[in-house]
Amino acid sequence: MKVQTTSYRELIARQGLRVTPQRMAILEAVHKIGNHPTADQITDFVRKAHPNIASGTVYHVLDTLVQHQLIKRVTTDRDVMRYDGIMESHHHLYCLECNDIQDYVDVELNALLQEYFKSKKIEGFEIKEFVLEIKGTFNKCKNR
Amino acid sequence: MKVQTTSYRELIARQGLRVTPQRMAILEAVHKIGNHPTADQITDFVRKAHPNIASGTVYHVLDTLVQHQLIKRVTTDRDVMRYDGIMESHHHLYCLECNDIQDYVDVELNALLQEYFKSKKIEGFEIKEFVLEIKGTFNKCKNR
DNA sequence: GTGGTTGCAAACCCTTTGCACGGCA
DNA sequence: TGCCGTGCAAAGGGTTTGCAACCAC
Repeated sequence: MKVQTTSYRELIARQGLRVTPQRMAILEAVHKIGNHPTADQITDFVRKAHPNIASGTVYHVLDTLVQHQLIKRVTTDRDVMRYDGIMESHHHLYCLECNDIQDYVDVELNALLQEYFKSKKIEGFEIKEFVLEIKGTFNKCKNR
Repeated sequence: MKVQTTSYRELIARQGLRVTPQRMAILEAVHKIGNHPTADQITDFVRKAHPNIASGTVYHVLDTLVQHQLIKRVTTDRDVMRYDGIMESHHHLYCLECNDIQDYVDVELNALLQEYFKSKKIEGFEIKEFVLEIKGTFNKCKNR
C-alpha cells in the first residue's frame, strides 16, 4: 500500500519530464495528504522539507502533473482547486454538510456503467471516463 | 417548453422569498442562457434589462437561489462558478477539448443507479442525489 | 552548455463584504 | 412602516504571470 519515494522519480521520468526535487515533493504530498488537498495544503506540506518553494511553483507543478496524468483535479462547486493522486477509476462522495469529498471505489459500479454505455451510445460524443458524484451526508454530520 | 415570466415570480414566492425584479431577471437569465452560464454571463444578460444591477447583487442572488433550490451550482475543475437552471435529476458531459459542459438527461440511467444503490448501501453515508460526470470529447472537437 | 524550472513578487480577476439607500410585503 | 434586498466600492484571496537565476539532462 505504501508508495516508495523512488516511485515518484520513476513516474515523473516516465512522462518525459525533468525530475526535480519540487516535482517529486509535490507528487508525494498529493499522495501522502490524501483526501483531495488544496494547493494551499500541498504548499504547507512541501515546505516542511523545502521551505523556499514558491506558491507559484506549486501551482505550476500541479498543472504539469495534471497535464501528464500523474494527478487529477477534483471537480467541486466551490472556488478552490483540489487534487487527487488516485489515478484508477473511482467515484466521489460529496457531503452536503461538511463539504468533505471522500473517495468511493466500486469496481462493480464501474463495470455496470461500462456495460450500460456499451449499448447506449451518446450521439456525437466519445466517452473517455466516468466519475459519479454521490451527494448526501455522512452520518457523523447529520446533527449540526 | 417555453417558461413564462410569471412562473419565475411564482417559483420565487413559493420559496417564501421576496419577489424582486433582480431575482426574477437572474432566474430567467440562468434558464434562458442555458449551457451553464458563469456569473459574468448572467450579469451581462441581466444588464440588458437592468443596466444598474451590481455584480455583488448577482452573486448574492445566485447564492440565495441555490440555497432555495431554484438553481444548482455545476461542479467544475476550473475556478469559475457555473450555474444550472434544470432542477430535475440529470447528468453532465464534460468535453476535454473545448471545456464545454452539456446536460445529459437519461431516465433509464437514473433508474439503474437508484436500483444499484438500493441494494448496495454505502457505510455511514446517506445518499441524496447522483450526478454522473461523463468525460470525453465531442466529435466536432476531435481535430484541434 | 542550454533550455526547461524555480523563486519572488506583483498583477489579475472572480467573489465576498460593509454600509447606506431603496423598495417589497 | 419595518426590514430585507440592492447598489456601490473596496477588500479579499486564490491563481496566474513575468523575469532573472538556477539546474537537470
